Amino acid sequence: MKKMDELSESLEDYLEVILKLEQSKKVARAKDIAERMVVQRGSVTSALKNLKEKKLINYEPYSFITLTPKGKKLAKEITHRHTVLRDFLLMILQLDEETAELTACRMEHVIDNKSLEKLLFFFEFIYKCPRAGKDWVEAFLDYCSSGKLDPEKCERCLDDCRARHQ
Amino acid sequence: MKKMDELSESLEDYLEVILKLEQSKKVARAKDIAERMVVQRGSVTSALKNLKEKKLINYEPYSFITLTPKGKKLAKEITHRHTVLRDFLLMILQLDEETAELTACRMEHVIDNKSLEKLLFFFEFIYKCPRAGKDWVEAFLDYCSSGKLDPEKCERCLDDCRARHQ
DNA sequence: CAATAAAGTTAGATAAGTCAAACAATATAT
DNA sequence: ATATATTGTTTGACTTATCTAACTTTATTG
Repeated sequence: MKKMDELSESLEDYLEVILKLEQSKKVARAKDIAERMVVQRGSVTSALKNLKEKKLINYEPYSFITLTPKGKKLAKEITHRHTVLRDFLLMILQLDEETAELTACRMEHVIDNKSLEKLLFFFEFIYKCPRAGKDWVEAFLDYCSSGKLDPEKCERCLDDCRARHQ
Repeated sequence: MKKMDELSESLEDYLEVILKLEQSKKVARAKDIAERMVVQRGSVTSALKNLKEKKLINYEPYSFITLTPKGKKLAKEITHRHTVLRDFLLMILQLDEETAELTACRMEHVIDNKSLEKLLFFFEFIYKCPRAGKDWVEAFLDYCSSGKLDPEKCERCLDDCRARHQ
């Protein structure tokens, strides 16, 4: 059975934006949604009708917009996917803020739960495992710029690591 | 200036499939494309016209289909994105084959070059860095099942690691 | 080599999401 | 409280990608 409650990428974006606006201004207004989504106001109206039909938002023409419990749950899930992805891109791969943000924005719609869970575990693991950790992440950045490992540096790095965890 | 040569996800998929068919059968036939894309034959014809217009394939009605140099280059880039993503999901995050494959299929259309490069570097780094390596990747799997690190195991792991690199 | 099957094409319909522009409702500001 | 500006809605058009079904071309085969 195919999941009837699957949202399009576009609707996922709308939900996410509505959650953000709710959090920063209590309610979301169509104009602000349009601005953040970079679409025309008319497109927002269509999307709102659609989301209302799916029972994800409370909405009547000319009214303010709030998320239903179901909508809020979904919006938070999407935001969570976004956050995990952005954090990984930013803090592990050490991409610049803008790239991390934009890439997370696109990936959040296509990553599945299994992969997301593993990615989150991996993120945690890197910061908890004594063989990895902050300095290891820094060493990766080094590798990125030079494209190779310096055996001597590696020796020192290993010793430091061992020493730190005695 | 917006890039005119940006392909839709759908057309990227067609290109990828055509490359695969070319490699396994010299030329691609519309019927095989339809099968692999899981679309009707009529949809393939539209896509082929579109790709021909963009000078990515050699195609005349009722003829076989081959990639132009430009098309082949693009198809290989897409395949490369796919491969890097799948390898990371499979070998680092250690997802099952099917999930890795399907997730890579979706992500390949949204990852940008910067992120891809970093991900590839990261993959390399993990296998080259003495503090990471195969056993470290295995340790991650361990962490995934238990959700935490065992300090004693960590001690041994660290010692083994140091010993191995003397 | 004619009949049939298979593969490819066309045409018309549908769906999602957008835009522009006309229009309607609501706010604001004197 | 009324003119004006702002915000929200409607409408019709457009784009991309798909489907179905009728049709045409090419291949197969007896």
